[in-house]
Parts: sequence; structure tokens; C-alpha cells
Amino acid sequence: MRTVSNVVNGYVHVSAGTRERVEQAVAELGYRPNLVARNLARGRTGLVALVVPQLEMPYFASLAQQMLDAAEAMGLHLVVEQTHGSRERELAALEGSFGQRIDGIVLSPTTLDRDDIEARRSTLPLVLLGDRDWPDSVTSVAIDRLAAACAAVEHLLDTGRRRVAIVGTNLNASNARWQGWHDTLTAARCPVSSDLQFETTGISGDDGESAARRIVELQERPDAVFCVTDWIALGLIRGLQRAGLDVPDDIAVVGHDDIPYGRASNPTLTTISPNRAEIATIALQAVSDAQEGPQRQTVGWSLVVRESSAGHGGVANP
Amino acid sequence: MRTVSNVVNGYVHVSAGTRERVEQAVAELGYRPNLVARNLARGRTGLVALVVPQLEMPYFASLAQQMLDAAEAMGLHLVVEQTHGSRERELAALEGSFGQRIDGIVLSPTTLDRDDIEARRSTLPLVLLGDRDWPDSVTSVAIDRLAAACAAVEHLLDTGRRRVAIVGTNLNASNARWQGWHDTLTAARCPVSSDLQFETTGISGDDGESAARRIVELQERPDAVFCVTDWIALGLIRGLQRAGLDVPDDIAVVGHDDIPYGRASNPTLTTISPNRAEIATIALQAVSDAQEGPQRQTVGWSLVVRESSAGHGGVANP
DNA sequence: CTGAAAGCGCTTACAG
DNA sequence: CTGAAAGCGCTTACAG
Repeated sequence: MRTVSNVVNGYVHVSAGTRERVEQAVAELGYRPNLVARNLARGRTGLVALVVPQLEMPYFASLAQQMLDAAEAMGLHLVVEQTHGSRERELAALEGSFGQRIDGIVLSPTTLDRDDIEARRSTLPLVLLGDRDWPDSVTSVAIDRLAAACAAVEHLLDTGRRRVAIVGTNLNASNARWQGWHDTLTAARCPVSSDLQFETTGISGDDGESAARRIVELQERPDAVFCVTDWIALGLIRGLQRAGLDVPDDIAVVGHDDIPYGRASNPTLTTISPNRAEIATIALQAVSDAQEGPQRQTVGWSLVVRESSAGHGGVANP
Repeated sequence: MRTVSNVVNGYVHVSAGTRERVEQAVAELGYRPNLVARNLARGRTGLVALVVPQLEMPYFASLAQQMLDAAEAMGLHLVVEQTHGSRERELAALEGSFGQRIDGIVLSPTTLDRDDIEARRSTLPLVLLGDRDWPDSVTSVAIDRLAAACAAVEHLLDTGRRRVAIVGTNLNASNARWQGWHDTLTAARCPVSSDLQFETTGISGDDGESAARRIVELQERPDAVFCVTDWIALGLIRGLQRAGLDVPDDIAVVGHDDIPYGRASNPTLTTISPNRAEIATIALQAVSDAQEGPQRQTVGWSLVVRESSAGHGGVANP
């Protein structure tokens, strides 16, 4: 028993002869270890839960793709769950309500706040992704959102724009994207008045399109727009084009997330591209060695200049 | 032991008093059953592998979303794997090389052929998705591809088009989309000549865009195009617009798959929409009760008429 | 280097 | 209706 186990698990101290006999038997019998039994004995499963709002949202599809690639490279498998933005499901995921069959959780919450995180009881390793600042008691991984937003707006100023609007949800000081927009424009003595701020109800294309309708009606229009997501940006562009405006000639547009559609849209979309491969690797590593203790991890990003901001292609990498 | 197990598993024959005492102890101790141990004892895991080429491809992201929703409704969990179109990985998935920890496999192959399927050794329940005809020895689920292609082309004829091109891979009689295109046009006495067939190397937007360049140069252009995927269609539209052509006024375009971006593109995209929710439910049911034996399952689809074919909106459902 | 044995935490005939 | 026990198929101290 012991010896077979040693051979199967690649343990070194087995005589060559014995190893060979075991391997031959394994081959003849077509033996494959029962991983459930192994998991029970070892107390680990090699399974990590990836919990996202919806896979159909391109950002999360891309993220999941990177996570799966990173997991494969690390010998892990991912059980994927969707919350559909439901608070109950996010709380359930937080507590690891899949039973003990997973080793850890990578969660991208949309409704949870700091209090929810701090009230957590489960000790299952947890990594938080996403757009907010989380308590120090938990491991999280994100880009430097403020710096990225500043770079996006600075790029618009660099192309000669002065009236830069912002479109998205949660447009206040708690939002790093809003803060970056505000600070950069203020430093450049450009307006940040309320008629340049277009609060939306969601982050989808429809929200962008309805923002476009509001913008088109303005007597003094912005000459550039920073959108908090690519989906908003693509909807906005569509709305502007419907109204007969040209992007970027009349209004330049910059998005955020670098979803695949932005590379194929017309015009192609200038955007902030988070390093998703890095997010994936770091998140899974953090879940795997949870004894390291909680830490706030920062990953890279880049500004990808495409047609929607009048760029002639090229990438600015900070 | 037995009684606790009965209570936890909701078995009926437990006296009310005993049940209450057990439940109280469960609550006090915060007991949660170890699912790995349960799996070992029961011989099932409640885990199904979903194997797709890439999650970043919108069709598969949407499919995965539906699969996850269906799995949740059935009390199953999905371990998602990507093949990236690699033949080795598809073969590995076919043999269930995740160990015995899954109850079945839903696989969407891109490179496997009938012989590969028939040479399969593993007896793990398997369901095949996708575009080809599979042997009767295996369970598969798909739409009636020929009927769907015919409906797409008929729709173009209905809007007054006569020169209907086809763009995609594998344009021959083994391809139901090509067959539907060919048969429908022939029956309507419309041309199916080779200058209306644009074979591409892949099914992505770039392939559509390069097809557009070829089409634009023609002296006698088609007045409509049937694309075998939405991604090709969106790239094609982009290429046509670049060349100064209008869609649908100059050329109508119909795609296939109903990816989310086709609802937000400019123009919005007419397409064949497979009933993905049905695909998901049927696939998981087939995996769950594999004793039913292999069967070829057919699911519904609809032609969604949008702007790219000059429709004024609306859905035609066969 | 290898055998015999206990243990991982459940489920489920088997008695009663 | 409920207890005592075997078994699911591994891993891993413990001897030797």
C-alpha cells in the first residue's frame, strides 16, 4: 500500500525494481487514483471557487479565462459560480457555502461592503477582486485605480481636449475613477462642473447609450468622455453616432477594462487595460498560501490608445 | 451516527423529538457535513466538467453562463476547463483526465472527429456540444443547423436580396450552414457561384474584416452576406463600413450565434439564436442520467431580425 | 526502503 | 425509528 502510494505520488525513496513492478501493474490494471479518497485523506481538494457576477459580462469572461489558465499552470481546478449581483449569493460565497470541498475562494463582489467582509465567520482562504477598497483583514488584488483614471484623463488632455465629461455609477469621492478624473482636470484648470458628470444606473451599454442622449441635447457639449467601463463607452459611442456625431472628431471617448469587443468596435476603443493574467496568478497564489496572512496586492495596468481618442494606435505603459 | 445522517439528509423516518435534538446540536456546534467524505461514501461528487475552447469567446461565455445557471438549479457544480482548441486537451477531456472526482463531462470540441469519439475508452458520462454530427454512440445536443441556415438565407431573400454570399470556414457539403445556404438559394434560382463563397481561416472578427476587403474589390458585389458566426459578421460589417459601404442599405448581413454584442453593435446584428438555456438544461440532464443511453438531442432556435438586415426589429420564431 | 494499520468523515445495509 | 459496524480508497506516522 505504502509503496504503491509512494510510486504513484513520485516519492523518491523507492528502489528501481520495485518502482518498475508497481508501474507495470498500474499500466496493466489501468489504475488511476481515486481523487476523492485522496482529497479526504489529505484534507485538500485542489479545487478553488471563482465567484463572479455573470460570465456573459465580457470583463468577467476575460477574467475567468485568465483564472483558468493560471489555475491549470498551478495544478488547480476552478469551480465557477455566478451571483448575478445578488447580495445573498455573495454572502453565501463569502462563507464558503459550497461545503468543504474547496480550498479557497476568489470572489468578485458587487454588493458587499466593508462591514460584510469584516463580519465574515468562515476561515476558508478568501481573495477579493474588484473596484473597491477592502479592509486590511482580507487579501485583495486590484490595479492602482486612481493612477489609471488619472492616466486616462491626462491622455485626453494630451490630445487637446478641455471639456472632459465622466459617465458611470457612483460618481463621488469614494470612487477612485471619479477622483482621478476630478484631480487631473482640476490640476489642469479644466472644468469639473456637474454638467460634465453623467451618473448612470448601471454599467452596461444601455446606460452609455442613454448618457449619449443626454449629452447630445446639451448646448455646450463636452469634447471628451471618460467612461468607467468599456460597456458604457461602447453604448455611448453608439448613441453619439446615432445622433450624427463623430467619434473621436466631435467627442473623444476612453473606456476602462479592455474587453475584447473594444478591439473590434468601430471606432476601436481607447481603454485602461488591467493586467488580468497578473491578477489571476496573484489571486490564486494568495488563495493557495493563505498562511501568509491578508495583504493588499497591486497589479499592473496600461493605457491602450486606439481610435476612439484619435490616437494612431500604440500603447502607453506606465 | 445513522440518525444524525438521516436528519442531515432530510430522511423522513425520524421522530420529531430526536430530529429537534439533532438539529439543535447541529446549530450549536456549527456542524457542516464534509462533502468530500460524503462524496467518497456515495461515489458521486455533484461536480460536472464543462470543457470549452475559450471563455473569452462570447458564444462560450454565454453558454457557460447558461450552464452554470442550469447546474445551480439542478444542485450541480461545474468545473470549467479550457482547451484553447488544442487537440491533446480535447482528447484528455474526452477520457475524463480530471481523475474520478467528476460525475460527467460536457465537451465542446473543435478538433475532434468521429473517429476520436468512437475510440473513446472512458465510460464517464459524456455529452457533446457543437457544430458537427457526432456518432450515435454518444449523446449530443445541438440545434437543427440545416433548418436554421435555411431560415437565415430565406430571410435575406424575403427582404429582396438575390446575390447572397456566405463567409466562413469549411464551406462544403459537410457543413450544414453551407448546405442550407446552397439549397435555399438553388431552390430560389439564385446564384451559388464560387465568387459568392468566402472561405476564412478562422471564425473571428479579423476573418470577417479580411473577407470584407475581398468583397469590396469585386466588380459585381453581393447584396447580402450570411456569416457562419456573429464574430465574423461583426468584423465584416466593420470592414464594409470602413470601405464606405452601408449596412444594410448596400449589403445586408446575417450572423449566427446571437452573442451579446450583436445587440449593441451599430447596426445591431440579425442572427440565429440557439436556445442556450435549453442546451444547458438538456446537456446536464443527459450527463446526470447517463443510464438512458446515448441519444441525439435537438433544441430550439430562432431567427432574431435586427438592423443589419434592414429589419425593423422583431423576432421570427419557427 | 517497505508492510501492516489507523484514520480522513461520511453513508448504508444489518439488526433490533 | 435508531445503534453499532463496515466500507468508500486513499495517505501517512509507525515499526522494522
